Amino acid sequence: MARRGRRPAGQGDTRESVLRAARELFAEVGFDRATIRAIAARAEVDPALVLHWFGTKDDLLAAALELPVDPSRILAGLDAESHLLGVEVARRVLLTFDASPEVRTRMAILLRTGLGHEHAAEALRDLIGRTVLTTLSDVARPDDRELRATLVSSQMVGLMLGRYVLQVPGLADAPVDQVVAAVGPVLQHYLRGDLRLPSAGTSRIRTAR
Amino acid sequence: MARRGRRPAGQGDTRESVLRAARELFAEVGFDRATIRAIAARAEVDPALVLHWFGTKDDLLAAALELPVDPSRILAGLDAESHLLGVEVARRVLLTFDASPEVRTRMAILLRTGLGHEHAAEALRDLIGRTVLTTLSDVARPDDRELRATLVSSQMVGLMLGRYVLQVPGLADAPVDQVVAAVGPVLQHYLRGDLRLPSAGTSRIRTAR
DNA sequence: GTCTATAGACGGATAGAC
DNA sequence: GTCTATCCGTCTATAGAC
Repeated sequence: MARRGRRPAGQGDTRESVLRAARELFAEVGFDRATIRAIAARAEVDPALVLHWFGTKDDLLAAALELPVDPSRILAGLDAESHLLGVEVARRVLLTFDASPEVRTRMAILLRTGLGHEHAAEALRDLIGRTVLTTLSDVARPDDRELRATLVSSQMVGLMLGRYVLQVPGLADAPVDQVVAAVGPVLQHYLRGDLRLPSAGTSRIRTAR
Repeated sequence: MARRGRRPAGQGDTRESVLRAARELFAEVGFDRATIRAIAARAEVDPALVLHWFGTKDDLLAAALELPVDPSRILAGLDAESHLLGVEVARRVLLTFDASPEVRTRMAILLRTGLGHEHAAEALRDLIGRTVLTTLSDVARPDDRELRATLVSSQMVGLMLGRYVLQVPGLADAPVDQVVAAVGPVLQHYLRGDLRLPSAGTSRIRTAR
């Protein structure tokens, strides 16, 4: 039988389409405004089925929050001694996000719901804190390791927010290479540089020998 | 002391307490979850009075969104040529936030509601984009001025988010001097540095001559 | 000015037919 | 597995008594 708008019985991929629709709406409007009815409508299924499969709306959010990529995979095999370490980190992260709408959506969910829903705030705090700390502790300088990792996170999250979620002009439309070139030395500073304030002398980033 | 530009309706005392309660709740739980009933309860007034004075909930948000400080005032009189320009910007902003719970609350409102409510998203985009661009255009290098300003914004917003809203361990509890010392050179780089990627050579921040 | 009462809409969740 | 019907709670907002 030809399928029309509705899904034939016995199809197994209905659950996936609900999950996809939920992720889109959570990313677009946040948790509260993404109603189960709206999610069902976008997935073209009956509203009752959403809860039938996922239990509660909170459970649905938990399922939608799973990261599509493992941060430690993105940042694997870095050379801690390279003076281009920061550039490499910036390059990998930005290329990952620029290349994948799926990754951007998941990040948007994290930011949008993590600031309005305590259930997801923990996941966001984890990403900024523990997760990145873990993945970067191999390459960060041993002193002030926690501060270094959270500074890197703060810069990258701020960048995601402006470039991908809010889409601020000037940041969202800049070529990825330009952003990498600007942010890379900053991450290098946070990861390996001297974080103490110079009492006198210059305090600028050297980008060329 | 309690001077205000004008006085809409209602007794000044009670209206102010409603506005204060609204700001606290918007900052804590975002727009949707900050119900008028809850705001009224915190202000210890009748729920009906909230709408009686502010019209609609959206109007209440608009009133709560007003910035407590003028960004251009914080950043007035900077020396564009100083090699400590970035440090000075970081210092002023961080001291302003660290010193005033009121400022932190207002920023939290902006972040929490700006990501879930399109009405406030514009204000947030403005802050990251136009406002900061305006206040920093006097001291930023003329080339790539828009990118430079938005990079500064992205770093500072990411910092606010981690330090004041999410309160990520390691970033929220670091002494303000340490954060200023770490972030200052980064802002210097964004404002005045060479944003091009070095093909070869070092790319680190010099913090001492 | 202040509060009671309630309208009117919408949300999550459930029971049960098919 | 899928869908209809609906309960029940909560929300914003309004009307009107005191």
